[in-house]
Amino acid sequence: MVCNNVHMALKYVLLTLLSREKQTGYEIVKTLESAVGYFWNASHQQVYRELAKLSDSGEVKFAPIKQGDKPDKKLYRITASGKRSLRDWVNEPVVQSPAKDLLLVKLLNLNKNNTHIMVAELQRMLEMSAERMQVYDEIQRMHYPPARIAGLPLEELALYLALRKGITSLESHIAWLQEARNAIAKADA
Amino acid sequence: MVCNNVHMALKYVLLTLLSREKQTGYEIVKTLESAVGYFWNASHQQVYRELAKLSDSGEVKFAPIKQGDKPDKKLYRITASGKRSLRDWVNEPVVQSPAKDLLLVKLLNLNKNNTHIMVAELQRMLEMSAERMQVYDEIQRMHYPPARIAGLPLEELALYLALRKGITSLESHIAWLQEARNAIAKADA
DNA sequence: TCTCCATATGCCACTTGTTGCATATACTAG
DNA sequence: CTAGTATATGCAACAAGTGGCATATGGAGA
Repeated sequence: MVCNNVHMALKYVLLTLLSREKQTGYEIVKTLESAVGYFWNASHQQVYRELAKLSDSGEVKFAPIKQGDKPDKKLYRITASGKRSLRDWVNEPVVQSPAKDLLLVKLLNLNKNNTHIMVAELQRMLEMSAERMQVYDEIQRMHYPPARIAGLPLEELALYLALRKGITSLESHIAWLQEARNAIAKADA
Repeated sequence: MVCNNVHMALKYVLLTLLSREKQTGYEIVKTLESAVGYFWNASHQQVYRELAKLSDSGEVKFAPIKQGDKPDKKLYRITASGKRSLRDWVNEPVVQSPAKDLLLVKLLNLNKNNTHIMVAELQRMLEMSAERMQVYDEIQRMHYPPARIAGLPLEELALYLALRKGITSLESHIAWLQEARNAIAKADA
């Protein structure tokens, strides 16, 4: 089985989440949408399919939870074998997957007939980014006031650093959007 | 056929490159590795397969180039139909594909037994990033001295802004790597 | 001479990710 | 009362991306 850093990524995301807490598939989907949403995402189909595979390979197990007439929920937990896989993966060096930026591809199509479209698009993205930044700032303000940072337990420190990554990336993105918008607007004039 | 922003991305990348210049498959692979490598990448198999599909759909055409005994090269060019597809795509709003950051997933596995591994890993990435930054800086210095920027033609302006995106993202990434390394090292002590 | 690398294209098997669809229950807002 | 949303799981078809392999030539260095 192919098993580098890029492939099998979702597998290790799920093992990581389950190593922190037992969860049902649905709860994992929700976690991916909220808590770790700014650095990973996956559809519910991907999650259920991957959980089924991990269950087949014995790296996770589930306990069915009776729901009366409704179909059972499945509460997943990581097994000893799953913990070993995860630890081995963590101890390998990360291979950075190269960035893919559709916006830059689109920008390569810049010409004198579409500068106004491009500027409007950049402006729209600036506004969306500013909104998202407010959300991140709010999370930082509520969950991680400066006084808490120094004494964070390791588990939470990782979550805090992930949030910081989200914030610093977004700041940098916003600065670039402004630079690009201004440069194109100027070239158009 | 499904045709949002995320799907079919490579198709529009290839149409974009061919709209700027006729190229053979091999040349496109090389372009993806060098000129636009910091915001898109694709393996040669992906490129050849996609070119075959685009050729079937009539969005590109190729002229075989005789090579004596060797198999012919194929020089691809975009067709009117391909230009229409590309223009329509450019005029649609971009959907930002959510970031996936394996390093942050790995960081979520931070615990008291692996802090030294994590710190070493972050240090290693800092060094790699610093090297890459030197390359970007060199390109900026050689190709885009400050005096040139204001007068860049639109086609080159797009390439310049793509480079700027690469540089600002990398700066932000380096700053975060330092923050994370220091925070984890401190928590470990 | 032999091996490695660049040129130039392609097949096949597999994994990953997307989309549409399906099933069922229960609450809530209009 | 009805439509929409949330809970909770899953199948099938397809598109995108990875990895191994194959072919064939020509040049450069050990």
